[in-house]
Amino acid sequence: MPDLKKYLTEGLIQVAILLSLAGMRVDVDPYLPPFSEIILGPNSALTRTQFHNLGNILDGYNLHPKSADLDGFFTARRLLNWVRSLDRLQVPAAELEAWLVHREPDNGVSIPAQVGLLEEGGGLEDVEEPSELSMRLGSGGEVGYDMAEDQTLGALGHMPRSLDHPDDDEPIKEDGDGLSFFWEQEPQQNVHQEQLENARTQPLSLFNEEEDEFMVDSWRNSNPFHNQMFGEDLQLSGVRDDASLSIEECLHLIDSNFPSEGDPELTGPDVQNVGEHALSEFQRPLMPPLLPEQESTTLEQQWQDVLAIMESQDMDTAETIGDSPFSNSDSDRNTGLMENFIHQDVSLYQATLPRSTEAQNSITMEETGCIKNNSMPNINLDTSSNAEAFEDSDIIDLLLATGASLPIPIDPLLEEAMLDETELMDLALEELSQVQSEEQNPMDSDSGLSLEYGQSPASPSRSESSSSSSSSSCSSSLSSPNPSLMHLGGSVDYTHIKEEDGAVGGYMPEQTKMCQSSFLEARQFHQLPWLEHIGHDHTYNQHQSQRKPPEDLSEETPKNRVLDHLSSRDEKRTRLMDIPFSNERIVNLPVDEFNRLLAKYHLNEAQLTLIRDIRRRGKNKMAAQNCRRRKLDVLLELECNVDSLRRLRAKLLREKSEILRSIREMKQHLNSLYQEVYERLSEEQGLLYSDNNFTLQQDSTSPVTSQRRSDSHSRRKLNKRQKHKK
DNA sequence: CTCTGTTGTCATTAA
DNA sequence: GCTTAATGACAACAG
Repeated sequence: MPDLKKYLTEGLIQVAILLSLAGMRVDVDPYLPPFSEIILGPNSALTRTQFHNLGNILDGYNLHPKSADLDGFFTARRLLNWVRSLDRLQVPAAELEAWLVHREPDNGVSIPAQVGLLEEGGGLEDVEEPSELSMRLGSGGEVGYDMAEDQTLGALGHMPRSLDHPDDDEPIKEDGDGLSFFWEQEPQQNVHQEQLENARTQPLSLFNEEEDEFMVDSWRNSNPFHNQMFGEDLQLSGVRDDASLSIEECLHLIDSNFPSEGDPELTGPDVQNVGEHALSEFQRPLMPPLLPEQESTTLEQQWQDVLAIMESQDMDTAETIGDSPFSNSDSDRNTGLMENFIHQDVSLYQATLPRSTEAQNSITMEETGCIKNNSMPNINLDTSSNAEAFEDSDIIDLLLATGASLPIPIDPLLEEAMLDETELMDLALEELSQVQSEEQNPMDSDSGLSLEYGQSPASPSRSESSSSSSSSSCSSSLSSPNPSLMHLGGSVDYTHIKEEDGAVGGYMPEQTKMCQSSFLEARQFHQLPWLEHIGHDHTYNQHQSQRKPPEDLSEETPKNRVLDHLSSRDEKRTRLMDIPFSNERIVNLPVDEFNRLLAKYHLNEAQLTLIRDIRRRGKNKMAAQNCRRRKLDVLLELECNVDSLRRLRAKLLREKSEILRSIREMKQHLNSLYQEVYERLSEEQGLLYSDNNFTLQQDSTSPVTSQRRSDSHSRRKLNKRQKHKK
């Protein structure tokens, strides 16, 4: 738990952990600030059992819920508010961390004493560690929490908690567990302590260490494209993006509708063998919906319809062939009945998705495109929507790599095209990074700006101003957890830097890398003429020893002339007033020394006024320079953030396309399963239809599964026929 | 001459 | 109350 300590200081994360430890389903709205809202899932309330369990946990920390509405209907918000209201909410971080660390796989598992669950209504008799249930999935205990595993196993209703209890000889009850209900119902909505971490840390590893953690977090909470395909199973709530709806909701529905104790074939050990590849990961939870979902009602009706169609030999389905996503697949153009069957299958499948037809079409289009070109992970570019999408300024902006464009709203209608953007973005970014690395040195030496992006030590303005400090740089944010955005609020201690460095600008030389990549990119593509004119004289009140040589100032460059002219006004005045010390001393001396200096000389009122004005103006000038520099830094930092977010988005879009591909493949697999089932059914019932209609696409289906299903459906069909005869 | 960017300065506020 | 930093606003200046 690398980042737990970071969040332990936040009471909310503690609440989240506690809730998850209590075995409650905790949803974190990704569109809200991290952990600012912890809500239970829809239609769920804190049951008495869970509340009691929570109370036991909280009791361990002297958090007594007894005073609260024990029998009440605890909504999440009420609970949260209640917990918030407790002064003792702040569980000692060290204690909680130790408690959690103790559950690390290497440390074995031990049930905390305070978590003896007293089941009141759920029939839970064994002492059970909810945190273990939620934290430890998989076999052997050495497997840490895996989101995919969680999804899979949770969806399958297998919660091998006892496997992680090497020291716990007590048998774990699978049934009657009031807590498992939640997992079995919507397992993907569990947010466990490690999940909470994974939700933050896991995506970081997906982004080539390029993404600042804070960036990822901020993005995660703002990007409507964010879905929970990888490493996150936080349930989306609130406003959702259409583009992500198609997948997100699809998966959500599929997973949530999968019965935990449905087909034993699907929950067999082969299915639990997780971690082979992404496809298999998604196949397991995704496959079931077509079969078991509403099996007693809708699916049966569908089967009956299919049989009815078969019996009636109504083959008039030609007009629907083209619409079927599977009609163009590698099913060798099954005709007639099979096409109708498939079409109905698809309709059934889509009917389970309460989505807008637009989004459905979106996914269907993608599927079709993928099917047409299976070798390509993404969609072809030749669709009108893609052409339209390419007019999206996003890609153009990215290719220009300005990094300064405004955040582009994601048009769900362009979702398909954005899959293509992904590659283009990556290409552009790669190109940029290459060019950047090539041009870095020339740019450094050539900048000529006292904006101090140049690193050339020969630059007279560089050391002096050391200006562009920047609180954070792109590069630094990559390697360090230093959140770049955290500095936007002005956390840069310019004063401190100034005092340390002795320079007016107050910028550390090593900080001049700020957003260099982005800045260089921007300069490279836009040339940013306005930056070329930046030639601040940040040495206004710099100490004499640190000032550049006087000959530099006396150089007859126009800029120096300007500076000389500007800075000479007060100098002339001091000379005219016979003030016996320099303006630099006036401005830069500390108050004590300054007062001492004034006391040392006997100066008249006019001289004192002038000196004080010079000091005030000089300091204000420095302040203005720092202020402007800060503004510039903020802008450049925002550039960096935009750039990072674009990379992140590209990555997620790529992942999304992969998931879509997986779904498509699974549909194909299901199609083959249906074909096989139907074939067997036909054989059993002696209904020998044309074999041309049943071309098996894959033969990976478990015969047992098919046999059982066909048996079941055969029985149903017989029953139906008997009813019809009556 | 206009426009734009840079810089200095003033006024104000907050620490 | 004084000092200082920060910042918005304005003006001067240069290209």
